[in-house]
Amino acid sequence: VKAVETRRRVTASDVARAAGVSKTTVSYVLNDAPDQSIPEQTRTRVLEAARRLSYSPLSAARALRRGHTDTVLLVLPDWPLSRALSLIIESLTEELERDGLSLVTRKHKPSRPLLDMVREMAPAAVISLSELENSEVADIRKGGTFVAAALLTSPDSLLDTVVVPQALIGAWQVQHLAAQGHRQLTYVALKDPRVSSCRDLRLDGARRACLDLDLDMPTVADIDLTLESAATLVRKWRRSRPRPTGVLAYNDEVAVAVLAGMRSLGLSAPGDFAVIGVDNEPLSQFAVPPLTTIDQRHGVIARHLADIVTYGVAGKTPPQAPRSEALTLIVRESA
Amino acid sequence: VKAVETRRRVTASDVARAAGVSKTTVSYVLNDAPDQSIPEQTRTRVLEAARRLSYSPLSAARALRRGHTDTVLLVLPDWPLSRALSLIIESLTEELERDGLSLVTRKHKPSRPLLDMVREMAPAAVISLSELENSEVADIRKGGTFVAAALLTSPDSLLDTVVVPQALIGAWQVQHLAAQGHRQLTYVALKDPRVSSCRDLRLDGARRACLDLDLDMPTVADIDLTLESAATLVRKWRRSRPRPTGVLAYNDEVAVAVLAGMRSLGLSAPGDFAVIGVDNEPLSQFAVPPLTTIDQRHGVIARHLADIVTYGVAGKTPPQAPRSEALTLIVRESA
DNA sequence: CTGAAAGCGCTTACAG
DNA sequence: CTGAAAGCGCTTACAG
Repeated sequence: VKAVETRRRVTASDVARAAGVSKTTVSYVLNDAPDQSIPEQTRTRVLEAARRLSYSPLSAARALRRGHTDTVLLVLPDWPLSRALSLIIESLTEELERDGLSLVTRKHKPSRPLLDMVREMAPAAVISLSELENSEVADIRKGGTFVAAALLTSPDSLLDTVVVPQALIGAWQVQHLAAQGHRQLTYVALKDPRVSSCRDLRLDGARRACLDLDLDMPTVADIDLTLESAATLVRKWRRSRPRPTGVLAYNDEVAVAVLAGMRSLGLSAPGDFAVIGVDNEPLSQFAVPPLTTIDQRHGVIARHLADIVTYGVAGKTPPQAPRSEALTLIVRESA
Repeated sequence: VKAVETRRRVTASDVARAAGVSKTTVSYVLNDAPDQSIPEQTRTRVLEAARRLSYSPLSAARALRRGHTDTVLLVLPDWPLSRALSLIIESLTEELERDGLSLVTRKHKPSRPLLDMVREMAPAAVISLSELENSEVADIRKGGTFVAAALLTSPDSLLDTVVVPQALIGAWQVQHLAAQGHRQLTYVALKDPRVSSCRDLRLDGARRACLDLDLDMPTVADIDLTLESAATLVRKWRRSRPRPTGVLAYNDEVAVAVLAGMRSLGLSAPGDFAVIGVDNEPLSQFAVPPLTTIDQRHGVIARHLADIVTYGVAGKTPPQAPRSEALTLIVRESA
């Protein structure tokens, strides 16, 4: 067995020695220190030496000195991530990397207080998709860490940065169905209690849109993701008076389950009931009939979330949320 | 505007003072230092003081001292993540957290050498889903960092830890179709060149299974994720001699596109062509007909990946990969 | 069993 | 314009 020989790290001192300057100067050059005028020649010498030695500053050391890391902690609710959220996280990771920040995700569990995690990790910022107690937010801020909330925030929260206007999703769904002439709508969500807060925001937006458009309030029902559950609900709609003609689905999964339930009863969209989903799952285009849905543009959302963080960390006010730009209506055949 | 007052951190010194011992003892107690016998009373005093002060050790300081962080760097190929991979990452994050490790993901881009990232971050381990040069692996190991590869590794790699046997997926697909009496098979993948290495591994497994079962080699075709592209291929199958009766789809998206293509030509599964997918996407159960597919059990896979890391970091040999346990055949109607 | 001290690799006031 | 020095908060060999 050959022992693995580990080489000593290249440090700023090595670069300094190679460039014939002090560590101080190396740091100034490498960090583009403002208020510091370095002659071009010195700067070049340092950069050249750093390149030659393949120097990478150790982030742990920098963090210890600065008091915080270059990490952004994303706190997630403790349930399986929707596809849409996975995509947002994926994009956000890339956007933050572009800003020199690393994303770390954690599910919010009662067993591990958020504040402890923050103290241990010393992140540059915290973004929470989970409800946070105002006192929790205050404690984190007291430690000097920037905190933002996203996607699902309650109105009385200390935080004012909602990124994806969930209510807008519900409103868009209603507007599209209304434009197709539907005046009796029904909302279908999942029985899963873990998505209820998100459901409530979307439903709220739908209700307000109905009010604006002078439609009756939508009826509401929750289903499981099974053919039987969906078929049972569809059967109920057929008997109800007034009979709904437009179906607002919580997401594409629900929408496709409803389409399957309709099919099992010999019904089809949009003739019997028009159905609109949310998420634009890849498979939705192949649903029978192809699903009309609302796409959450994860690139736009992630970029905005990254902006909130970078501005927030710098103590500046983040740019206004791009509201409708975050959504796209995808019209196919189901509505 | 009220200025935000930031409180000084609670450090090990504070705990030491409160407990009436030295920092050394605090560290010994909190880290359960082996070879160190601390009387129960001292231990209790320290633990109590730490709890009372809500002390959380700063990971940056610990990392600087130890020479590496508690971070695991997961290197991803630079293309959109499949749903299956997102789920694996989600589970892996939780499994590693249980072991006191933090997962950070990075897409492998030529612009940023992996070695630089490793030097800067000083992770406890690197897991790569991207092809790594042997020299790159050697350089990283020279720095004392444990490296493992997963999912897609080439046979001549320095790394020997393949976690999800992609070839097995292809083999299972063939075995299921063969058991249904299909003897002429065809493989359908995506035109997208970014998935070709994964495709090749699965296809390879399918071919070997055909050999074992004494079937003809499957024909191979790539499609785009559009109805037209799928329909064109289905039309071609109808004319070809020998005519395939079983379709091995690269994943559920391809499978559902094929089903849609068939439907557009008045054909249906499994009567005209039996179709089997991979991934068990949530919407696959509502495909027409419901899709038979292979589920990659992300929990099992993630746990094994986490084991590889924890054993590897400790310098021990990781347990054998749970091969077939990582897969489940989901039989529905399409095959 | 316990503690004083060194040192991990940075950044940044401060002095020149 | 540049550098010597302090110090961020830990862990751990070493001495008692």
